[in-house]
Amino acid sequence: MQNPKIKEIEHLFMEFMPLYHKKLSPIFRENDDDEFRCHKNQKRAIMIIHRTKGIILSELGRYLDMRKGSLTSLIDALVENGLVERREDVHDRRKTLLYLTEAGEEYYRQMMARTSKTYQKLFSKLSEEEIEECLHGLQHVVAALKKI
Amino acid sequence: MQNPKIKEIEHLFMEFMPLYHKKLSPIFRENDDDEFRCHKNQKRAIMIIHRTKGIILSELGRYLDMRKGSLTSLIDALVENGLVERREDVHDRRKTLLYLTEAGEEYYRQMMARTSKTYQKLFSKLSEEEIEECLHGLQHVVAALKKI
DNA sequence: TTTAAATAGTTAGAATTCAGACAGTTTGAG
DNA sequence: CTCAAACTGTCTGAATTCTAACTATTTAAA
Repeated sequence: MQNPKIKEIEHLFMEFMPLYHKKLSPIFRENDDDEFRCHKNQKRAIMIIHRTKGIILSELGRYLDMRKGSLTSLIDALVENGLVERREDVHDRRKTLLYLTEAGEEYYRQMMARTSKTYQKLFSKLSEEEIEECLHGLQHVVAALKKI
Repeated sequence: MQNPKIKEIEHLFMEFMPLYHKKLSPIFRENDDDEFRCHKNQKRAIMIIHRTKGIILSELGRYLDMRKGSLTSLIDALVENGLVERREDVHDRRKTLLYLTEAGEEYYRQMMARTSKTYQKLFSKLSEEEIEECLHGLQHVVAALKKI
């Protein structure tokens, strides 16, 4: 009934997540020269809205692992700061589509420039072969998560 | 100056995290037959304390991506419920070591039984080969995160 | 030895996120 | 068509987390 390989995957995720938080999450905390003083979850939201333009609030909540009620105020603040805009969905009047404004896209670019620097610095500790393995490993994991 | 492979890794992590939250994080929200009504972060803390017995508050905060100030009250609640205990570090009087009590270990086992079920169900959608690739992929990613 | 810097944990008040209820809209079965 | 179920976003008061300051302890350099 139990697939031992899946059990191993489960264990690896349990090991992976704390490591991710320790090594990579702090990147979103950095607040130097952040004129808008966005906090961690606002930055994560901006990342996702950039990638999936026109996303609705509920789906954004699933990607962030946050409740939609929390996102109303989070997005309100980003709209007030002029980084995000809401548009009505013509085909489904329940929905509100989220987009980055031009200022939001500019903020995204600056944020990415900083995170890229940190990634480069961190992963340069690995050999070229280890980088390769991590890269292909991630590709397989992402492919798996997309299917389940 | 920039390693393009590392840039790809960065992109994959940006793609990976939302997927993880959407597909796997909800497991920690399930609160059926949870006599202690632990919320998501309390469960995550219990997972980590089980794996790294004797961990200190600050390190736990790094693994959870939470501030130590938040953890004081989070752990207080778990101690009051009899799931966690604090012990003094004999060699460093600043430190407090965290352990699961016997009740905490039992709670951990019950929680794991439920999460395992969900993992089995989700990943059974994949072929045996895809499971294998995800497993080895994760191993490489974890190895990389440990080194950086 | 002395002292400055780093680290551990707590606290208080502010900010964020939560749960649960609500109204409006869409979907789909009968 | 009709109506129940599902889904979207908002609201409110409660709970959780955060920021920043503080004390105590350890480390390491002078």
